[in-house]
Amino acid sequence: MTTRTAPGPRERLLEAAKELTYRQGMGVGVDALLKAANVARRSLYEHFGGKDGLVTEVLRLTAAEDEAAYEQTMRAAGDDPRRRLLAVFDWLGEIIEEPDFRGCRYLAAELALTDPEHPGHAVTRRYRERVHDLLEAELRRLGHPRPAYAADQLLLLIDGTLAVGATRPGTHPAAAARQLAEQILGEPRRS
Amino acid sequence: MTTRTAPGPRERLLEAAKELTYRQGMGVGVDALLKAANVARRSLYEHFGGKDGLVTEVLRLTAAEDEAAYEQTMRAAGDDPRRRLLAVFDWLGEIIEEPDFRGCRYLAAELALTDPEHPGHAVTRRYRERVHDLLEAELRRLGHPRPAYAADQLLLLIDGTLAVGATRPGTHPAAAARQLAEQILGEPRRS
DNA sequence: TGGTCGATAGACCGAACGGTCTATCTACAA
DNA sequence: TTGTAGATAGACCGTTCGGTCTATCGACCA
Repeated sequence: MTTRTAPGPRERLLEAAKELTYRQGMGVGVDALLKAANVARRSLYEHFGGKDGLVTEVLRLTAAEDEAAYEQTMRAAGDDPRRRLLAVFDWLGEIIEEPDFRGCRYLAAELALTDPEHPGHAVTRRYRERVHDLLEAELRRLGHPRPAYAADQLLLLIDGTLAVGATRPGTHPAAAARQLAEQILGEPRRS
Repeated sequence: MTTRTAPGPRERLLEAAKELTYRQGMGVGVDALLKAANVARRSLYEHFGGKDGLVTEVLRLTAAEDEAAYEQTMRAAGDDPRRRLLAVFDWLGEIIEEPDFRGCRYLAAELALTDPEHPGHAVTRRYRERVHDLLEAELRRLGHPRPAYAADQLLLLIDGTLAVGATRPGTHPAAAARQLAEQILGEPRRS
């Protein structure tokens, strides 16, 4: 039986950091993280080597989760690549409406991590390319003439949606983006 | 004759803060700002009341500058609203290519200023609405059936362009956005 | 039973943070 | 010439920062 073991300090730290680095930004103090996770100071340095290691691991973790969320969203939309791609924007619309939505975590991280050598940058860059490739694969299945370029455009719409969702709540950027996405995908193929 | 007086401490501080808050983020230390501006510590608190007052004033200043840059870009593009709107994306393309481009200052500020009561938020919000209204006015002149909604979409493309420009250099988001913008504007009117 | 290892609490470190203060200097006006 | 206002340098304040360290605790295993 897969009994759920009580999460250890490492898991508690990751969970607390995931939450706090998003809500409070990358500037959260170590003390705040430790208190939120109920973890001894030493454990942080044992497991992650320092704050940078922790936030990098958080980025890695959430990137995997979000990547899976893209895949799950498309899987739930069925087989038609057109429907699958448009479903992404419906999903974004839901995310934006969540009360504690604060914009794209990865964009915020890249803007906040001043040091270009911070290992977090590599994680966010890889994440973006993975999403790009997911989109491109669908576009290819759709028979789009320029799948890579169209994926660039869809990614631009996604980033725009998340940015506007954070800065102009009340407008409905996901719906506006979805309409533009339809034009990228071209006329629906009438079988 | 309009002899250019040597800039006083206030101007030097604003200029240094404009530069450093963009390059290093809102987390720059007061000491770094003072050193860069060659200004006494006391002067900062005399003129701006504190760091928050300074960065808010910087946002106000750059918002006015950027607003003027939008207007100038459109003015230089002539009278046709379609050309004027598309010129914005050409201009964004130039901005993104600048070697020290680091993304949208206002989005970065909004993500970095955790405290929702920080006066900077009001400045960035106002700025966005001003740009929106500039776009909407052109769309109205163009005879667009839904100028406010189309302005939402253009603003989304702008934010997406700046985000992608910061996170995926090498791709050419401004050109990709421009093409989508053309579709928002509709078929060019053949006089 | 004793040993080991992971975790705990928390003192402690030097550095940097934002902000206040005194004292001095300089330019300009009365 | 003297007074005044604005700017200067920089000491100083308490707090917080990320990070290190010691000491203790408790669970599991030999």
